[in-house]
This record gives sequence, C-alpha cells and structure tokens, in this order.
Amino acid sequence: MEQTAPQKGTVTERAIEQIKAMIGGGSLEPGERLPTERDLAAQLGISRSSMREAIRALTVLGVLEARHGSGIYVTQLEAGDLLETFGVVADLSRGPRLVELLEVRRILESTATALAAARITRPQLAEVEEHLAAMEATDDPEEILSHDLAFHRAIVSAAGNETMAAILEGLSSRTFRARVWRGYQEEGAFERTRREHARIHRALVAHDPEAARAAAAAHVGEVEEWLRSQLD
Amino acid sequence: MEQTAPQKGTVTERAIEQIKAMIGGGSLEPGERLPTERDLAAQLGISRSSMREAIRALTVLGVLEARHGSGIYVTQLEAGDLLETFGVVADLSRGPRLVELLEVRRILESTATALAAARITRPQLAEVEEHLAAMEATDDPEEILSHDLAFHRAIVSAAGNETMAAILEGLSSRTFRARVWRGYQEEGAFERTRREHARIHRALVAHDPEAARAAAAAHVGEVEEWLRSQLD
DNA sequence: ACCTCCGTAGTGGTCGGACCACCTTCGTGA
DNA sequence: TCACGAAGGTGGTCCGACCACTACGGAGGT
Repeated sequence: MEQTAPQKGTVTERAIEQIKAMIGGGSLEPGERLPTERDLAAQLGISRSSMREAIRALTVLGVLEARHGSGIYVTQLEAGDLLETFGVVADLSRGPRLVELLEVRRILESTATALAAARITRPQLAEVEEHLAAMEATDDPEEILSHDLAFHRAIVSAAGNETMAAILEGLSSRTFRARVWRGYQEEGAFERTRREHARIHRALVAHDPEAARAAAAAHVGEVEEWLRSQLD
Repeated sequence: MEQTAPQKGTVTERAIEQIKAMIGGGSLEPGERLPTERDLAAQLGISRSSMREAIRALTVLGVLEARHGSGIYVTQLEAGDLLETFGVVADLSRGPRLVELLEVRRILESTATALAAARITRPQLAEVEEHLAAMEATDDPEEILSHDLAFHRAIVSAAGNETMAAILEGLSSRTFRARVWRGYQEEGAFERTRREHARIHRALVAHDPEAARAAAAAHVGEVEEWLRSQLD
C-alpha cells in the first residue's frame, strides 16, 4: 500500500490546505509568485481542473491573486486582503443575525472612536470634517450614504488598527447599510443622525475618549434598537 | 449587439455574484437544494468547469454545501457557517497584524465576558467550572490548551450573541493560539494564567459585569503585551 | 401487508485535452 | 538608441468522459 497519500477529503480540499500550509510555513512569502497552475497540479499529483478550484477558493479568500497572462501571486496578506470576505457575512445575514452584527459593530466602533479621539491628528480631523460638511450640503440619499460611510471610515482609520478597520468596513458594507437604513432613514431620522454625528465630532475635537465612546455607541445603538423593534 | 451579457470580470466571478444574489434576493432559502451543476451551468450559459469553481468558492465561504451524490444545498447561513473562514485570517496573519488581532479579541472578549456575567445561568456556570477544574488537573499542555479554549468558549457562549462567539472562535483558532502561546507559556506564565482565570470565574459567580470585563481584558492584554514586546 | 436487500438512475468529484485571451519579453528594424 | 511587433508563456474557458457516492424504488422474502 502506498502511504504517501493520506486520502482525506476531496483532492481540492487537500490542495487548499497544502497551499495554505506553504504560506503559513513560510515557503511562500507575501507577494511571491507561485508556480503555474499546470506545474502546481503536477507537483501535487492532481488535475489542473482540481487545482484551479483550489486556487479559485484561495482567491476569493483573499490569500491568492490570479493575474491573467502573468501568473498567480500571494497577496500581501494585509488585513484588508483577508477580511474582504467579511462583507459577505453582512450581506447574507438576516433577522436576529443582523442585530447581532450591529451589536458587534457597536462594540468595535465605539472603542475605535474612543481610540481615535485620543490619537487623531489635525489632517485626519480635517478629512472627517470634510465628509461631515459634504453630508449636510446635499439631499441626494446616495451621496449622503457615501459620505456617511467615509465619515466613519476616516474616524476608524485614525484609531490605528487596520484589522479592526477592515472588520468594520465589512460590517458597514454598502449593500448592508442600504438594506438596513432604507427603512430607518424614512422615519425622519436624518435630523437625529446629524446631531449624533456632530456629537461624535465634538468629542474628537476635544480629544475626549469617553465622550467619543458614548457618542459612537449611542449612534450605532439607535439603528440597532430600531432594527430590533422591526423584528416583530 | 447582444446586451444580455454585461461581460464584466470572469464568468466564474459573475456566477458567484449571481448565486449570491439569488440567495440574498430570497429566491434561494437557507437549507434549500440548488439545481444540479450541469443545470446551473446551462442556466447561466457557462461551462460546468466554471460553475464548479463558483460553487467551490461559495463552499469555502460557508454559503453553500456540496454533498457527494446528493446535491448542492444552501447552508443555514448561521454565524458559524459564514464566519468559519475567519480562522484563516488568524492563521495567516503575522507580526504587527497579530497584535491587532489580539486587540480586537481583547475588546470583544472583555465585552462578551461582561455580558456573560450578567446573564450566565447555573448550568452554564457549571460547564465553565468543569473546564477550569480539568485545566488544573493535568500537566499535558495539549489538554490544557483544549480546556482553556473550551473555558472561554463557554463564557462567550453565555453572552448570547452567536455572531460574536463565531468571530471569537476564529480569533482563538487552535493553530493561532498554539503559535502564539508556545513561547508565552514557556516563560512560566501558567501560574499567572491560573490566577486570571480564577478572577474571571469569581466575577461570573458574583454576576459583576464590570469586574468580569476588567478581568477578561487584563487576561487577553497580558498575552497582547508579551507579543508586542516580542516584535523587536 | 410489511420489511429487507439490491439494482439503478442521478449527482457531485476527478481527469485530460483543447483552444482562447492576455501579458511579458525579446529581437528586429527604423 | 528606441519604438514596434512577433512569439512564447500564463491564466480563462470549454468539452467530454469516467469514477464514487447517494437516494429512490421495485423485487423478493418473510
């Protein structure tokens, strides 16, 4: 009997694990180019079709990047690369799961905003104010949403934790917010949102972490409460 | 000109988006069975190979589940299904990224532990104590790690937010902890870990959320500090 | 009438080959 | 010296065949 092949799971799953192991084990560095699909397949003793499925899987996970005509490369393995799939969670979650997601966002975003209050620099603060102003200068819901997202993104970015920023980016994905906020905003919540944003902004200017935490938690909590009440 | 085909990106990427849209749009319910690979391919006008890649991608994301000989099914789309891939992030992150990951875990786990202190039931508390006792009754590092994981999992579970639990599960994945803790535990941190666990336990028994939050934050923070000091 | 067993149709899993679309490189020519 | 174009290499797509496994239902026995 040949013991060289453990034979657990499908060949594609094995290939995925082996490539992941190569990267985790250090034989493949971030940014490095992999052998060709054909070579990799021969190397692991599987067909090119199965190897392509493995590569595709690692591509959607943000671990690999395939460039047509050039080759397959390991991504930089930055937080943004690996956490891009987090948006899928937000897009496909429903019902009670959405509330839980918002609760996670409230916890992380309030902490991030508190950190930002302590660390934010003048240029970063200027960017925050820019989006705040742009939000109030238009009536187009689409544009408001864009600057709303950018407003929070700028704040979270100032907290200095890229991983946290990437997670929150997923939790605030465009389709997610559009889905939840459509109903929420229609209940005349614009004015309240404006006040909450202003309160967050004042805390940032004052470099007051506790006030920032409270303001951000209240802001996200408002939507959370509304969504919870909709589940009846 | 045929305008029926938008032609952006690869056909596989389009197929992934279309299937995701079907699920998000409600034409595919959780647990429902999809058409066969061959039918789906014909339906979207692509080859079976490309369709298989799309299905494989959605499978690793925890959205679909393929059962050999039976068919392809939509998962229940529970937090655990969709966030299983989160472990990959922890496994492949390195250097500064690891510290950021631990910071996120500290924030979430301290909050979860605080919630647990307020809500934990007697049976749940019993399970926590079981793992605590088992941890102190053995010298096998492997077994200690197992019960350590289960200890925290039981606590987080008592917080009542499955999504948060699934995220923390990923942040505490076996390979992740084994990697970080190997060096940490060798510095005689066993005794300190024991005291910290005991402190968390006392806070749970007393149903004291603030004490629980502080104890959990300190516990994770210890490892975080140590890892930060190793980056020199 | 009921249960057991096994055949069979249908499904996902794997393979090999062919061709296309795109990028990169290098040699040719101005 | 530099711009251009041809050629090779790479990922992207498709096809057809076969294998491994599951599920369903009918034949046979009790």
